[in-house]
Amino acid sequence: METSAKDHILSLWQDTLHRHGFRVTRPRQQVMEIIASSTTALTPQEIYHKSLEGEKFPGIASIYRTLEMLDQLGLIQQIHQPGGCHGIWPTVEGHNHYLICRECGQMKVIEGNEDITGYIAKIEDQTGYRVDDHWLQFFGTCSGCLD
Amino acid sequence: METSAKDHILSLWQDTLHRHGFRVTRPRQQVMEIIASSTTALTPQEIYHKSLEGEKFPGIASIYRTLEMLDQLGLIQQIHQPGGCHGIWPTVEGHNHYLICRECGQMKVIEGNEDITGYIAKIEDQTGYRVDDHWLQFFGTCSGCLD
DNA sequence: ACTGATAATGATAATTATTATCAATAAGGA
DNA sequence: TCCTTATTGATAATAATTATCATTATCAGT
Repeated sequence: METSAKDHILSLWQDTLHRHGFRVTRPRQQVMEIIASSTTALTPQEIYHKSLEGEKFPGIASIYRTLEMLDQLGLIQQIHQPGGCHGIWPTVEGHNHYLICRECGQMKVIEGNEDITGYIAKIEDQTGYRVDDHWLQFFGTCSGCLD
Repeated sequence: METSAKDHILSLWQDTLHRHGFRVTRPRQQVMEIIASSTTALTPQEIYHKSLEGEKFPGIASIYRTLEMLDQLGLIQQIHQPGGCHGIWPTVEGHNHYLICRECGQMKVIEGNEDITGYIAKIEDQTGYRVDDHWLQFFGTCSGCLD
């Protein structure tokens, strides 16, 4: 019996909720299921519309409340793209870079182990800033959309 | 008589408007002046509130209309930050990276001449994507806010 | 400089997205 | 199973953005 990456995230999230005294309710489970299943970063509205496909679905307010909770727990983060700003994506361990297909929105997480510390040191030197974080995102076309 | 960087941008923008058959009106001039003068990326609302400081100011609708026009002409772009998504910033020639102070929002444009083509090639290899653009932003504290 | 065609504006209504309110419901420990 | 209360759904309120339309002002052509 294999456990998928999605199931792993969901049980991890469920544990985190319990551990922090949050109840695991159906609306919350539905929202988490949609986020964990998606290959693209979804907006709150997109999550809401996807939830309508089920027979029983959360109210729009519960969507926002769940997202706020997940965000406070650090389980999700926002992804910014040229076309829109509120894409929700699960937080992944460590520092990561993102690769996004312009056609279909499919996202890939790249372990951000590439060394740009030299670049950062140069920037700090030139500007007097102290740099403590960075975002690196790549945009292009995924193999599926290339055909 | 020295011409500042701001004046240079403004006259360039004005020329571009005329060249495309757009009229250079007072509301548009006011919006462009505010954007070109700012050291931080401003939201439409922030631009509107700054404009209220003058004695004669544009309606909120003209703010949005002007921003849409400037965007279509490629003269401005949106800057994304953890705290907010609709910061407006003048487009600068070439590919650039951005450095943003978390404290005061002050932005610096860094000429994006750093070589990450090797990284991109590796990503294309690993994922099958074709990468055609990237965003690289740094966050930290500027020298003024470090004190 | 004056005039006329019309692009652009201001005021505001309409739309959309997000947040707040509160009585009813359901999660989960005892 | 019961009880406490966190959470929900329905909806009102707020905020941000876009659309509408009569009036105004830009600027090309005299």
